Amino acid sequence: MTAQPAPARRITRQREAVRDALAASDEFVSAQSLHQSLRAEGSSVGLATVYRALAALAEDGEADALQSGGEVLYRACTPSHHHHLICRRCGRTVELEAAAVERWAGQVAAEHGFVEPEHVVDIFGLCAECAARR
Amino acid sequence: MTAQPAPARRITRQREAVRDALAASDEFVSAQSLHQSLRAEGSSVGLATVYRALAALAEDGEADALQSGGEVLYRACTPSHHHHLICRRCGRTVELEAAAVERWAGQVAAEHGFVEPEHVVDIFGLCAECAARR
DNA sequence: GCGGAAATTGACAATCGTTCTCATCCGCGC
DNA sequence: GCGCGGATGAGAACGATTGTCAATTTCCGC
Ligand SMILES: [Zn+2]
Ligand SMILES: [Zn+2]
Ligand SMILES: [Zn+2]
Ligand SMILES: [Zn+2]
Repeated sequence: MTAQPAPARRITRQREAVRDALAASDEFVSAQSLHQSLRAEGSSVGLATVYRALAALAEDGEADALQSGGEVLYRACTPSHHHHLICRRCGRTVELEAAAVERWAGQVAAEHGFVEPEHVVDIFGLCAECAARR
Repeated sequence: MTAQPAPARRITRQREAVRDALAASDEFVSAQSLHQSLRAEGSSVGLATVYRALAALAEDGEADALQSGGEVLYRACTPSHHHHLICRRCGRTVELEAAAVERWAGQVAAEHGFVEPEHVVDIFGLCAECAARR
């Protein structure tokens, strides 16, 4: 097995700023918008750094990532595996656990001889509030 | 309601070429690669046109689209609603039907007061053949 | 078969999100 | 405090996708 030389992650003002900004938002946000939020409140962090920090957080399991509308969105999430129910209007997000779906995914993959299965399961809709405001 | 003037779709050599090229492939392909395939076999079609044709096919339900690795992939698919099991190495694809998952998605959305639910459900893995070739 | 309105095409420019480059900076173990 | 190697940031580079617009083609009615 290729024993990764362990990247060795450091603690820096920028990374902390990104982590905090992400934690402060309850919705999925893009690297771009998060970068602007940081700017807005004086915390100066380079755009490239925001991208790197978010990628690192996602890699470390501290954030979930999903692509929607051509861009990648991030959200600080529960460490355990789960899925999302997202309001396509306001971004409100509900974390979902569904053992049945996990089982189904693994089983279907196995039935067709596929190994190392991963899956993408997300539900988009309009939350009650946004639906009422129509 | 803004009564869409109904776009009125026309039949052209280019659109047919794209439709055929897509049908000829059993895997998910990108607009770019499909454009090159067409070029390779003499059928000259502009890149922008390939993008437009694929978008139209997807809109008309004649093709399924999914984003993976920063690009959008298309595949000629069964008209009825279904999901996919995809080999992340060779692209081999299996169409999946899962009434249980459909039910789960709708139910979960309703439980949280979400309306007009849509969902993304895809499973990626390594097909038996690609797994053996490791 | 013709004429003409409307849809379509294609070469190219323009966007857009994201990644790369590289000189400088700085966290951290000693 | 010293030094190594990861981290940062400004801007260039990139690759996918979309917009522009004049020229072309389809299709409908006559
Ligand atoms: Zn909402
Ligand atoms: Zn899952
Ligand atoms: Zn395969
Ligand atoms: Zn479904």
